[in-house]
Amino acid sequence: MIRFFNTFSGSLEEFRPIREGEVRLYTCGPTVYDYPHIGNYRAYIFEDLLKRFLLMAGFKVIHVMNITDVDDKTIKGASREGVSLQEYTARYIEAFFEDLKTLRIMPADIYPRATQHIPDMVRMIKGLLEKGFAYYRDGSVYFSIEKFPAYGRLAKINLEELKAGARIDSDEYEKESVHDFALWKKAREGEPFWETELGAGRPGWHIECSAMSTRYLGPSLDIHCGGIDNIFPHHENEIAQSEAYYGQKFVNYWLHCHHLVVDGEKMSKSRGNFYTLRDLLARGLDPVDLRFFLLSTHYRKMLNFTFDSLDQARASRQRILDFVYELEHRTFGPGSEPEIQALVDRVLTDFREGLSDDLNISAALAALFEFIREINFRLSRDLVKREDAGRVLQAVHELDRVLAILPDKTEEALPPDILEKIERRQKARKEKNFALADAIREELRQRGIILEDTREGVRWKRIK
RNA sequence: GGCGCGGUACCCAAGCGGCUAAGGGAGAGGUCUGCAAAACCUCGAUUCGUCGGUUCGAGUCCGACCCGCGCCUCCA
Repeated sequence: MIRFFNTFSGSLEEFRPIREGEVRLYTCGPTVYDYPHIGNYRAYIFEDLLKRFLLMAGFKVIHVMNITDVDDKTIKGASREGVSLQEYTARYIEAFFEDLKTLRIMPADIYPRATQHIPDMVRMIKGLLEKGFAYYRDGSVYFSIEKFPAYGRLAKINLEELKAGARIDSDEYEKESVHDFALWKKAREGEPFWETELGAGRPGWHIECSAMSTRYLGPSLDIHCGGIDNIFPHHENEIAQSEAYYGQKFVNYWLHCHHLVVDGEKMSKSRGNFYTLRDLLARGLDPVDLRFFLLSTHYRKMLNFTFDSLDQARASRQRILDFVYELEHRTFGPGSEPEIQALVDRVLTDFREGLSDDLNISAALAALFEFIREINFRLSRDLVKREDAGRVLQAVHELDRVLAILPDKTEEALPPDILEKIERRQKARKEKNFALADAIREELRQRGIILEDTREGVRWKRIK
C-alpha cells in the first residue's frame, strides 16, 4: 500500500489514482526571472523522487510542470535590462533545463508556458465572471473569495481571522476585499499586455497554474506538488479558481515539501547564504552529490544545508559507489549462493516499502546500506559467486532508477600519457623500485589523480 | 497576535505504544598492503529537550514548560 501525507486533510492517506495505473501529476515550476537556488531544486528533486517512485511502482505518470514567464518579477527584470520579456526569460528557461539535466531530474512530459496559454486563462476568467465568482474593478478582474466558502481549507486559514489580521494593502490595484486576488491585471504603461475579450492586460499568477494544469490533465488531478510556501495563497487560490470554474474536486493529493535553509537560516541574498546550483558547481562540487544530499532527507522535514552536511552526504554516497565498483571489478568464482538471492529480494522489498510509506527515504536507504554491509561481509570471506554478483549489481541498478546517483557509464577515460605512467609505476613496483613508483604516484596526485593499490590492481580516482 | 515544524549518540537521521532504539558520516580497533591511500570488517545511545500525567508497558499518547526555526507579503 502506498501512503502519502495529504496537506489538504493533514494526514496520511492511502494513494489511489483516479484512473487505475495512471497518475496525473502537476508540479509548480519556476518563475524564470533569475537562476534558481538550491532550495528550488530541493522541491524539484523531491518531485523527481516522487515521480521515479511512482514509475518504479508501475504507474504511468503524466507530469506537467509550468513555466511562469510573465509576472511582476520577469516584467521588472526585462524592463531593468531594457530587453523584451521573451528575451529576458529565455536565458533563465535555458538555464533551468540545463540544471535539471545536471541534477538528473527527469523531464516532465509538458512544460507549458504562461505566455503561450493566455487564451486558456481568458476562457477561465470569463467563466468565473459569468458564474459570479469574479468581478471587474477599474479594468482588472478579481476573484471574490467571499463567493467561495471553502476558501482557506487547504491552508487552514479562516476568513474572519484573515480579515482581522488584514493591514493596509500596498497593492496598487483596487479591489473589494483585501484578500481578493487578481485574475487579470489591466495593462499598464510600459508593461507587456495582451489584447483579449477581457480587455488589454495580463494574467495574475494564480490563474496561470489553474489554466495550464487543467488544460493538460483535466479538471481533476491526482497529485499537485510544491513547496510549503505555495500553500498559501497560491494553492489555496488555485483550488478556488479551478473548483469554482469546473464545479468539481481539483486535486486529490496535495504534497508539499519543506524548505531548505542554509546554516540554520532562511536563504537570502542579504545574509550571504544564497546559493544557486551554478555557485556550487563553480566550487567544484559534484552535482550528483548535491542531488543525493537533497534527496536523502525526508521531504516534509526542514533541511539544513551546510558544506559539512554536504560532505557527509558525499561520503555516504561514496560508500554506495565503492560497493558497485568492487562488484564490477572483482573476479568471482562460478556458481551462486542461495543466501544472496534472499538478501537481494529483501533489499528490493524493503526499499520499496520504505518509499511507499510517504517517501520515507531514510528507511529506503537504510535497507540499501544494510544490504551493502551484508554483501560486503560475504565479499570479505569470498562467499559471493559470479551469478550472485550479477544479481546484486542488478538490484542496485534497479534501486538507482529512483535514486539516480550511480556514475555515468560514459565516465571520461584517462589520457594515454597518464595511462602509460600508471603502467610504468606498476612495473616499477614489481621491480621493487619504490622510489620511482612513489614519485609517479605523487606526480599524478599533483595532476588530480589518486592511485590506490588494491588486490585487484590499481584503481584511480579524480579529486575534485 | 494567528497557524505550523523541529529538539533521538560528536554530526546528520529513522523509529511514533511492547523484540537487544534503524541507517549514514566522523572516531577507535582490526584485515589487506613495500609504504601510503582507499576499501572492507568490528565497536560506539540502560537512553530519546525538561518536568509532571495516562498505561501492565512511552522517544512513541496527554499537559505544562524550555530551546531552535518557518509561514501569515512575491517566494520551492
